[in-house]
Amino acid sequence: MKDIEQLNHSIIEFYDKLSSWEHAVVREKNFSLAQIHTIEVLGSHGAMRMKELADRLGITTGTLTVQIDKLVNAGFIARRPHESDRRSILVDLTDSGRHLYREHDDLHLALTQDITANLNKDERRILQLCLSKMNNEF
Amino acid sequence: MKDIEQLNHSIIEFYDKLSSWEHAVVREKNFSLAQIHTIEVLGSHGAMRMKELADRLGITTGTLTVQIDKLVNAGFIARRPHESDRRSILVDLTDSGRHLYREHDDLHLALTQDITANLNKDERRILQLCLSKMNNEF
DNA sequence: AGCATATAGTTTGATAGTCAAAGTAATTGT
DNA sequence: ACAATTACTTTGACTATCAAACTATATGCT
Repeated sequence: MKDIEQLNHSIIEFYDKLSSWEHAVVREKNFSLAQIHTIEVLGSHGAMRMKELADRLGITTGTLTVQIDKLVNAGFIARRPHESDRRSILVDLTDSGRHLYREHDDLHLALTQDITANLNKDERRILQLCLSKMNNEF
Repeated sequence: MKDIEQLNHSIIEFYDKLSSWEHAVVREKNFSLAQIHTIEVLGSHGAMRMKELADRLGITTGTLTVQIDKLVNAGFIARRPHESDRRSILVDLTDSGRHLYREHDDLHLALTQDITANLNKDERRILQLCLSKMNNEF
């Protein structure tokens, strides 16, 4: 098999395994993937408009409105008016939402520590470099 | 920021970007993520029982039954009896399903080529090594 | 052998996620 | 000033999903 094909399938396998892990973690806590993903985006980026959030999540604003309603009811997210554009609404994490974000991010960190435990310093450095380069190419 | 945290967030970003890419590719062809994922698993692994496939996909067999019904109707998958266990059913790709699998896999390959274009030979080698090691640790 | 238990798959009923399209309100551009 | 655009919400239809009940087969125990 060509190197590039092997790399391709390793990437797909890595993606699948991450996906299964996330799925299991999320279901165990009785959240949905969509909900946690929303929390993750807001937690890492900060408050943003509905439209921007919908674009980042890859869903329509119609779908997002419903999702945000639920997360607002659950106390994780708050809506507030946009300062300069009265059509827009900013959504942001509440304290409770931020707590949930940190909790979830810690799980990710623990996973990252586990799966990179067998990499030496150089390998870890190059891996970081490769990921940065690849993330820039999307 | 600690190295491990940076690595963690780069992995999450990579995962998110792959996820968006897959989502866009799949919707463009009017399939669902679930359907293509099923095709991918069968394509890379070969025929398997419903239970095993459901486990790999992270869904219940009830959900899978419905999915497979649709894919059988669409001509991508065929059911056949298990040789030694009459409770079991083997699902496998048809020729049309294999064609779809290769087509999708080629898209993945093209993406992999794109995002690794800026990596030199050594970086690519170490990336492959890291992915293999990480995939083994899940 | 015979029966209880476990396993594989399907069906059903309920719920959540999704989109497209229509509707409301505010902004922008000419 | 007003037409076109943009941001968000609502609505209706559809799909994915699970849990639980159900059928058929296999396995294990006495």
